[in-house]
Amino acid sequence: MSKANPCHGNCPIARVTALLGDGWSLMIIREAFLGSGKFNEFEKRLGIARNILTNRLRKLVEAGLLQRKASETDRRVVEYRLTRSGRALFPVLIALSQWSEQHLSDCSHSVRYVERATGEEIQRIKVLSADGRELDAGELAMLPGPDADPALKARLVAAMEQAGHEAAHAAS
Amino acid sequence: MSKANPCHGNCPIARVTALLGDGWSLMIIREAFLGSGKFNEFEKRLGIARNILTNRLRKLVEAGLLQRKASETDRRVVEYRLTRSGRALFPVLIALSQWSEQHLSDCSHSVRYVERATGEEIQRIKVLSADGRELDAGELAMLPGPDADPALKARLVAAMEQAGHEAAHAAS
DNA sequence: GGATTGGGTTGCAAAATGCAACTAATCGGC
DNA sequence: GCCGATTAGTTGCATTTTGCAACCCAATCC
Repeated sequence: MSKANPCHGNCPIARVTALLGDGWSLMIIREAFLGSGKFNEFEKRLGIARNILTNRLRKLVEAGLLQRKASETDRRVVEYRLTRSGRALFPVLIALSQWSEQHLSDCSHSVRYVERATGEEIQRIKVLSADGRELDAGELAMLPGPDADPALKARLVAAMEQAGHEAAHAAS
Repeated sequence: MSKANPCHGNCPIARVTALLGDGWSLMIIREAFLGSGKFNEFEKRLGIARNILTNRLRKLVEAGLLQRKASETDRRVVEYRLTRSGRALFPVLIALSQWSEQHLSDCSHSVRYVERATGEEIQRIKVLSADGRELDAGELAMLPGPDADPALKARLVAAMEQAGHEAAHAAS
């Protein structure tokens, strides 16, 4: 990916894409949620090349999503476990998964997410207003926050203006 | 990425990673949400190479996330707009964005998501049980659905068993 | 009709990825 | 304490993907 493209400043999507936007990082996080922790487990369960796995684990550790710790019982093995940051990706993974099931062929009804205690299906992930109504993209505004850099700020202002012109479009 | 690794069958995360797991696809979708539609707009706002952009737009159109249509008013320009599937990625983008803001340095307070009508901040995206309690990863079970292929089924069963052994781990 | 614009394609260099072979430390058996 | 096996890497090399710049062609503007 390029060094200096327009909005790559502190745009949150750009930043998360830089970190997780490759063919493996998200899979590794998913594996970690499924209980993998050792180098070998990731390798075998994902079928990832070992040098790439090394590289990604290091990157994820540096980013603070995984913690690297030598095992107490066997000093050959290294345990990678999700940190608080890593576990906070939980809603992202579920949202992605639900989207896949609904919109990609071959993914429908391959996994059921249920609450362990009750066995009931969880809700579909939604964007909610402060008072709990479900919002869609058209009802949302993205404003530059206090720490937005100039490029991001300009981009968001431009988007706001564009949104004004469109007003009502609904068809797909 | 490899051709045939263990769980790449119909695992939803694997499938969405295959589609959006590169440095640009998600950025393109984000741009589309921000109002971009023309080839040039994507190119300039993202700083993406034109051959790569061509490739990604085609892929996203094939996957049904974007719709490609020649403009009515100027037959040189092509409009790419989000389909229903594409717009359904909205919660995913918001979840990713919120995660970035909370867990990546330089992303904090760069964007504020507010409801257009009221100006109020939206809620944090959560995983909710059927009756509306917030769940975390430990409270969730992933069961193979009716269409899970054998590899995925085996993987999920293994994860369930592993989860049994762990029971209570909370530290990070 | 000539220059410009929009949306590409093509060729080539650079970077990322995949694969297999090799290491270094640790373990378990004896 | 030695020996083979296991774990987590590393290294070298072939293949694939990216990025960049130049080129192309139809539609549009003047």
